[in-house]
Amino acid sequence: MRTAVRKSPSRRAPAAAESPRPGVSVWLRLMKAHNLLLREARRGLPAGMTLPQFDVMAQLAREPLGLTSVQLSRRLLVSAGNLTGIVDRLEREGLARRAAHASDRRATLVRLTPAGRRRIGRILPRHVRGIEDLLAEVPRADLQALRELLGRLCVTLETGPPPGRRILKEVR
Amino acid sequence: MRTAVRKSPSRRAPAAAESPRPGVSVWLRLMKAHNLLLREARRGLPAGMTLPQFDVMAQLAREPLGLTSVQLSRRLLVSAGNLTGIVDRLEREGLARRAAHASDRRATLVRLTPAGRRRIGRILPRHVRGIEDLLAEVPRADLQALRELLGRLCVTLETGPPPGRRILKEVR
DNA sequence: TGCTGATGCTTCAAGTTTGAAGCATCCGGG
DNA sequence: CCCGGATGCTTCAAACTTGAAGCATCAGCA
Repeated sequence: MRTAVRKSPSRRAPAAAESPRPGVSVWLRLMKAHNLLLREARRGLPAGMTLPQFDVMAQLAREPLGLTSVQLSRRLLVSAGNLTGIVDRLEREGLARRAAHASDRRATLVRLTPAGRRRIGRILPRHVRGIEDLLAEVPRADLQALRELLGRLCVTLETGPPPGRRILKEVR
Repeated sequence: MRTAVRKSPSRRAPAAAESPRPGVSVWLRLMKAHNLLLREARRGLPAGMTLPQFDVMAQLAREPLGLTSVQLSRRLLVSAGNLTGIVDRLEREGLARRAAHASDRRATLVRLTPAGRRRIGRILPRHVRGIEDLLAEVPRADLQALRELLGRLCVTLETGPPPGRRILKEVR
């Protein structure tokens, strides 16, 4: 932090100091906020349940028909190999079960067991309340703005990078 | 995700639809943005260097005197036990070294070796450029706003929870 | 001086995470 | 029908991560 460095009185001085590298700054703060939130979010979970396990169960809870590993992997943005282990543990605990996919013998449908459904039903509301409480001190306007900006950021990150790079040609 | 929904230009009305649970929504989007950024950030690193190792080296690069594990742990928001392993690996690669602390025999100062300094000197600018490129498509105003909002969010998260209680009581 | 709690670090078990490799299956031509 | 690429999943090695336990040291205090 540094004492105000007044830039030239350009058109519209933002409320806060201009950052020479806004990208890096946003990146660092995003990391930090993420870590702080993560730490608190973990706290609210009952012993023996990890955040990744909770995430998988929360997704499964809204899909009674079950989800394939690939679908889970896309929703949670983790690798497929990762899900194998997480689902293994959920299965070992009797909270989820793998079932054959009706029309694709490669695929596996992961579903919650009744016990899993009961468990997530108890945990989820408490968890949601915990998150809301955590952010209760943040002004509502800030939350709305953050929501909007982060939403746009995600869209940009999902569709933006590939132009010159990796996947797809220029959709431009 | 949805394309822009233009609301009437009433000043008070937020640009986007009100969310019944803005906290959870912010939380989910923050996670998503974080994961997307993380994925890309990893890409830019040379083979054999992981993001945590990079983070530690980047911190050490600006502290020629070295940092203790606890200092590193506070800056990077990871556990102390975690750092043991990361520094072990850096040391094994000849990029960092542990030295006795002058006045506290419990503590250890971690410093970059000359090789480490050379390496981070080459990687860091490229990495910074990569992040900026990644976010180049995001409007500058969005970045400034995000920077500011995330900064305030971090402050709230850091100072908010502890005072009254570990995990929020009903602050209402 | 000696006690006591705090602090710095390491160790450990369990879980998460990735990326690559491998296998089975699917699907769209030829 | 058969083949070659794409897809779904698992396995594996290596690394990260936490939280708890343990040890050495420090700092305040009686």
